[in-house]
Amino acid sequence: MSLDHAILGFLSEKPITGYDLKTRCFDETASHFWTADQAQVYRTLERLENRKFVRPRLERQHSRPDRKVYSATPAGISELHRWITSGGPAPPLRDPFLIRLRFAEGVSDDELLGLLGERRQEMQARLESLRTQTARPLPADAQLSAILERLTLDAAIAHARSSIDWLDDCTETLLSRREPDSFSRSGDSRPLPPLGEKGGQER
Amino acid sequence: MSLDHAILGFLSEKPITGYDLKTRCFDETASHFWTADQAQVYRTLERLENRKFVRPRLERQHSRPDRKVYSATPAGISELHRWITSGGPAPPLRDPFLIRLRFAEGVSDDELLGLLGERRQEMQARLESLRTQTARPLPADAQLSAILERLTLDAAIAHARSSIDWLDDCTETLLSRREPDSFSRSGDSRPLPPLGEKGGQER
DNA sequence: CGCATATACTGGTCTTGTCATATATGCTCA
DNA sequence: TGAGCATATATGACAAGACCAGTATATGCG
Repeated sequence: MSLDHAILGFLSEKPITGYDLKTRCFDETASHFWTADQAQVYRTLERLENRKFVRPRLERQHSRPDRKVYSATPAGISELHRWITSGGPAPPLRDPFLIRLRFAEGVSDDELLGLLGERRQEMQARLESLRTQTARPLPADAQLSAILERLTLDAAIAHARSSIDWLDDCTETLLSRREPDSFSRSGDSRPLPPLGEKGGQER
Repeated sequence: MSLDHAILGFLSEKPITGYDLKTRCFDETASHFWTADQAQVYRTLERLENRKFVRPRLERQHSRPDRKVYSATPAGISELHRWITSGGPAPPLRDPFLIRLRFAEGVSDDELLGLLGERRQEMQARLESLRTQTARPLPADAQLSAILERLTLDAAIAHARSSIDWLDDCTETLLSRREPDSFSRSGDSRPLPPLGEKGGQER
């Protein structure tokens, strides 16, 4: 149901084609907080059209195939507003990587450290991409729409950073098990510091 | 496909019934990183049984209905290991709340602040529940399985905390727009500090 | 004895997302 | 001139998760 409203959101800002919703919106400007594939976008547009929430206008092109440009209808904008203000629960955490980690007891340390490293590299790449999109600070008198967009980027940045910090904690924990410091070698039951409580570092 | 392997993971540790997989595992010990409903668990068990990855044993009970206790087969354990070491990409960020925020331009400040507050309360409750599960530190000589489980809890904690920090940043940003400090009132274009870069605070 | 609850399992359906495939127009370049 | 790519729209099939409903056995309580 959320894709419906994401599309209504974009169309409430300006008319867009199905092709541009996919390539410009879900592959680019909004990819840090929602994605959709081509089949899904066209099917959702059809459904929204059937419910009179959007209206297409055929646009003839001479150097390109003809295209349908969609706009949100007043009913669509009203439905978007209703949905936005209705709120809803946060989705449960759901990442196959956590299943892998949880049941990794039979996996060698090197393999597990490799998986942590791979995932870290992926999140680092995401963070760097997000960083380039936020390199230019907003002026103090920025429009609300620019501020809201920036806030979604900040959410993705915060998510990537906390992921990286957590992955580093995991790596340190596993390495410290493999090579305990000399104090631990003395055999006492000194508890490990709680993970996840460390302050974030710049990366 | 991930539920298959989560179930194989639990069954590789000890035999479990379908009912306990749902109530003890996906509703309790693993609910911070994966959830599944009852119908889904039973259907997945059937599929795993068909693929010879698990094997049920009927257990007669006299004070309760009879039950099936499932175990992972050697083939199942091998498949679990294969899947764990195969890795895979991080799922894209996907939270309807971010769509709501992005397109909230037509929503009143009070409504938007209310949504931020609701979500913050929900994440705070999650954090507190996770905190009670990690209140007791692991001993330095803890088993690897306990350490790995603790790491998944840390992931959920990190996620909740970074969410709360981000939500607080959003709230501050919106409030500062509503009541700019006197310096901004002078009309200069001083840029806002980048959001998401602030250190996390204890909550 | 009826009701609620726990334990235990199964069937049906819907939604959402993914993967594959198809057709069409037009441009670029070796 | 044809392959590859961009633009543009669309359909079929399937998987995973969610939701709803159903059946059965057993216990506890008013």
